[in-house]
Amino acid sequence: MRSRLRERVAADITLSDEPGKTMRKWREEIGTSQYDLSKEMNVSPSVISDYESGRRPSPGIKTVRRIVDALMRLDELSGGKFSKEYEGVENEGILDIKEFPVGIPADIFVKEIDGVSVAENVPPTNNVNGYTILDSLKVITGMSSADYHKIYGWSSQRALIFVGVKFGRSPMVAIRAHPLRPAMVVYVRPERVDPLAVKLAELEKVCLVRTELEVPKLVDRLSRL
Amino acid sequence: MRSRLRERVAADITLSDEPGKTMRKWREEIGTSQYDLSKEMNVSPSVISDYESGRRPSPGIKTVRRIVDALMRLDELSGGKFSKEYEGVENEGILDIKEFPVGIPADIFVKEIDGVSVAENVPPTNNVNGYTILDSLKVITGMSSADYHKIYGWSSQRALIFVGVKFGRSPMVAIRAHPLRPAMVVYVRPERVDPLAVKLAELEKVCLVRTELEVPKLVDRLSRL
DNA sequence: AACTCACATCGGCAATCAACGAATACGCCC
DNA sequence: GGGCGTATTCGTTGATTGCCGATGTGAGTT
Repeated sequence: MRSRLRERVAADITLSDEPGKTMRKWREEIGTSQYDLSKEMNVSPSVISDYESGRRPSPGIKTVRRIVDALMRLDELSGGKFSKEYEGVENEGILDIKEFPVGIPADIFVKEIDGVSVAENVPPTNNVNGYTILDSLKVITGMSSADYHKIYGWSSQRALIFVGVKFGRSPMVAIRAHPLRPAMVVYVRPERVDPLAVKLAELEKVCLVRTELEVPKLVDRLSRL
Repeated sequence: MRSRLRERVAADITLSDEPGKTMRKWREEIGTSQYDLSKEMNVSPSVISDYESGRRPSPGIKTVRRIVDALMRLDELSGGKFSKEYEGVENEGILDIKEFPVGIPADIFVKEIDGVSVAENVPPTNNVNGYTILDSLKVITGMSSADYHKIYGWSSQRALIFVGVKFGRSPMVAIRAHPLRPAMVVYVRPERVDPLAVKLAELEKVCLVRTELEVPKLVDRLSRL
């Protein structure tokens, strides 16, 4: 019952500067209307609107729970796009996923993988809590939008490491389309990095890094951390 | 700023059935008094007491944030036992730590590692979100109590896998002493499993499993999941 | 143009919360 | 017993939320 998604959504709303916007983000992500959500919670639709618009800026945690749980139920009803977690797990696109026991300062992370920051505007700051290594092509062709949140494992404060990158546009576009946002994006031996990718990274305030290390070497380095 | 601990504490409080008790748990874990916490938040001590005792059962998320952030600050002040995350990271005791991209049903997890449940009372149910492989001895001798939460990575809903176990008493005692609780404890090739360990597992409602697989084999199996 | 659907806005009342402070209780140590 | 630090209880006061229902708006149909 205590799915990860539930905890993540709850923390996200609770710690958000604008809980309303965050609530809306998740509602839209689940793909339901204010009306349906309100019915699931047995309240009037205006209640949802009041929260989302910010008129009610600090809901009680009881309310947050009701909302989160209603969202989970709605997801379940509509086929459980998000909550049905295990089903053989053929995540073709995910090559490796790991969390660090402790957060690692981003600049140290970059150094460790011989990385070079390519987005001037967004220097490696903050912490990195984990990483996911992805096969760019398979992710884009093979994963449904609802699967995307799986690549974030725990903590979205992580590095998404793409291998098989040509110009680095598609990965950034995909990230832009998704409500969750990684702390860092790493391209492994890209042919080149398109200026548009850099621009998108700066827009999204995501630190963009390239490295010339090969994957096995990379994994080795990372496992040392 | 957005440390993992912060998110975890926030989610824990927000989703708790008894937010007061949860708040108290974390305050005590950080090791501060109601008085000091109240001063840090610029409120009267009775406010804290009111929350913790349950008179105020559903604090607004604004309040939750203030409390969580005050706790983080207090931790920082007292040397950052919890928040100082990176410091070379010599977590001798942690052999491996990983999160699954999706939660895995506990019974499947057990089957996958040729495990045998030894606590009748607590069958493998729920999901397992990740695992941590630990060197029992080093954990017990080498880690300070404040380091313990690191072994939970993200999601406490995980399997703690102990190698080098003799009777399995100390690991269970350590778990009992800590506020976080794993979903499952696995002993790798233990000499034997003491009845007391079983009893403690049942008390804590933690699923207890033993396996005869060797560590490399185990890691291999787990990485397939 | 009339009709939906999704969402926003607003007034308003009851319920709840936020916060204080003073009184009270529970150790524990001289 | 007396003092000290800590936690609890509780009455009280604004302030805010919880919730409703009516009304508005704006995009998309038909």
